[in-house]
Amino acid sequence: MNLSTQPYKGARDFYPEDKRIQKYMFDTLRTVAEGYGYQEYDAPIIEPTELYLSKSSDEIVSEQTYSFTDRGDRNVTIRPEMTPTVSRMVAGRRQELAYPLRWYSIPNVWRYERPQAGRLREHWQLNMDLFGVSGIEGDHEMIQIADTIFQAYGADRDMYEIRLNSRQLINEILNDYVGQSADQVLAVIRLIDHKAKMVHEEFMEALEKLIPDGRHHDLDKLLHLKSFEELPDRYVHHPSVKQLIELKELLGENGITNVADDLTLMRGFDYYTDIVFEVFDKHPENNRSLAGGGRYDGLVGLFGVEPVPTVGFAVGDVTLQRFLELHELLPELKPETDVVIILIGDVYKKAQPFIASLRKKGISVAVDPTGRKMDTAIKHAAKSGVRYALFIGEQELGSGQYKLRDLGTGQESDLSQEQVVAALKTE
RNA sequence: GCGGACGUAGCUCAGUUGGUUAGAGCGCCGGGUUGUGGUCCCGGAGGCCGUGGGUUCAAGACCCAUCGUUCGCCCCA
Repeated sequence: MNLSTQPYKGARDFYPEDKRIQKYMFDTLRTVAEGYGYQEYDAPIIEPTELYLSKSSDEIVSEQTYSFTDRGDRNVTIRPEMTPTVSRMVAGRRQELAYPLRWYSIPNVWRYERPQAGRLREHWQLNMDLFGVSGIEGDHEMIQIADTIFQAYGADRDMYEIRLNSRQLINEILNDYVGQSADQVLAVIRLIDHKAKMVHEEFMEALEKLIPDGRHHDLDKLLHLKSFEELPDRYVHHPSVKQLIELKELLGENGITNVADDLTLMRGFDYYTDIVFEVFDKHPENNRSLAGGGRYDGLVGLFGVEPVPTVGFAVGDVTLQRFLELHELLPELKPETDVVIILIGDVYKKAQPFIASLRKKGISVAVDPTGRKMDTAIKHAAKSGVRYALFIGEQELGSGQYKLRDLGTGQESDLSQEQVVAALKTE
């Protein structure tokens, strides 16, 4: 049996051409995050298991984590998400941090699930969190940032949609319809969460079982409303509805009008306390959420410190890359290397000063020291994706005139050392 | 964890109702003479047909198991 060369199930190897894409995506994320005044942090990939208990989502913790006992008999878990970690960190310095606190990170997280299109076991996600802003301005900033990210990649707003809802609003509605039983409410939430994936009749049947007196038709009608403004009087004055309406006005000021009110938007994590949102890809082949988040005012307080109002969201790299590919937004990315030196004859030693001088000027230079046939050397240089090849032989070292070849076009020019530097620097 | 599809050369795949030495294209290596690739021509290497068992005179083809890939469900980025 040969050793397998495949990466672990649901995880990816990043060969240089893949890593280039990741770097491009992350660079853009960092630029946007820092443009809004966010500072980067990081943390260990392993946390004590109890950090996740009764915080994120029961199913994730019980069935979708990589959990094990370490050699010191501690129960630990590879992080399935970053929010509990960042809350832990903020709580740890609750008194000494300056608020509003703006932090971001691009961690990898692991979930033990069956891989599928746009969904793997290991993925990276940008996590943006704003601590210490309780007003709608916080929610507004989050969504504005999410929108800026997609704009930064060159996306049009008709490629994606921002969906809004409020946990408090939906809880209020469900309490009216379902009653106070938390289990019942949870069951209905789950059902609503899956509404889009069900046949309508099937949904109504299931809903009828959970809601007495035929009121399931009324509830279904409510859920179908196109905008929060159309809600019945008893809900339209709910504080969260007022906030949602204000939020949409603020987003309108930013030109963000691809916003959809969606009472069926639930989101899986239990810690959300009010407004939640999701960025959804409208491309039919990537019918998934690209980013998601919301307000979670209770998490930091769980660590025994004074609570901090918090909003946050995450963008996943797998689904983001799929978005960029499907909408043809990924630029052609080349290796960082500027030039490959092809040595002609036994000049490795003599060429050293010139090669060193190129590097000193900030040019990225790879030398082919194999002494193989020139055409083979050229072929490999071209295959590596580097744009230029520079030939150095006795002739060149003698005359001080070098041939620089553009491996894309095949064009070659005779240049002095200074001209070589100038040509490579402009790239 | 549940369901569907698929595992033949590095890659994409073809292999007739089971029948002898398993094929193509691309890629790779070498050559078409001495310091120039991507075109063309010639040659070559490379497969225990995912793995294990079973049926059969005979299995890459059929059956079972297992592992892997993939799509969907659950959950979520």
